[in-house]
Amino acid sequence: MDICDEKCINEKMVRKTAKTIPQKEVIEQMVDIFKALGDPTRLKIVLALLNREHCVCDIAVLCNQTDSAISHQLRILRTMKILKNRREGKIIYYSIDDDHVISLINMSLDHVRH
Amino acid sequence: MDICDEKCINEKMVRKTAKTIPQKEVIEQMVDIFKALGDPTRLKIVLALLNREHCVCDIAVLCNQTDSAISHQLRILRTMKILKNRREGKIIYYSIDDDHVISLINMSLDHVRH
DNA sequence: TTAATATATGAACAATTGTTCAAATGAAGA
DNA sequence: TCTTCATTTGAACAATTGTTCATATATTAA
Repeated sequence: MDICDEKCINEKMVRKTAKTIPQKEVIEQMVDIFKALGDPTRLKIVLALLNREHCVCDIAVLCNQTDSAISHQLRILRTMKILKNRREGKIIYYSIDDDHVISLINMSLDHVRH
Repeated sequence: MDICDEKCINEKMVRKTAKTIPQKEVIEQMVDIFKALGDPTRLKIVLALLNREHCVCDIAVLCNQTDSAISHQLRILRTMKILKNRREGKIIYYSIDDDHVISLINMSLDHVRH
């Protein structure tokens, strides 16, 4: 870290705080989770699946979006291991695969509802 | 909601789940929080301020960014009432203004660290 | 095999977003 | 007052992102 003494920087405090900040990879993983839930379509998908598993085209109806748009978002959530899926013939059912995400959502619901 | 019977849609389940999904404004507010934390610079700012308050230019050093870039992000976090600030002469100190956000961050930390 | 249906994929487009740069505040000291 | 310094702001730019559309899989039934 490049600390220039001619500025207003409080070097001691910066060093102390710097030690408490998680490392890059950890921050990136946290960012990825928040990013995944930080889109109205994806959040709505996860909120819907809190109730029960659903097939792609039901999720599309619930989100007022095309099957294709939903499929793209489902892939993102699946890649992040937030959702899992199972096939039953032609139909693929998606459901939540991560309990931490449920806690995050409930906590943010609390926040919004004061 | 426009439900077409000629498709694979399971109308009953869709209706049931639809009732459990929070209303638009609530979803938007939840999205805003997740979006705010879903950026590496902003998350790092909040992580730094978990330790103690800091001035703008200390935060800039901690995040390896220009004062200007940090100031833009601080404004977003302040507008969202995630951060507050206080002035001491020329220097402005920022700190966390929302305990829910702390819980969200700790929960996502738990998640990343299994 | 062929047709029908559910889902997935790739490319293209529009919209949003984060950073940079230059310039503007606002406070303290000379 | 004028200067200095910490922070803020606005515009411009590049990068990222979500949706659309057309097409491709994959499964089932005929």
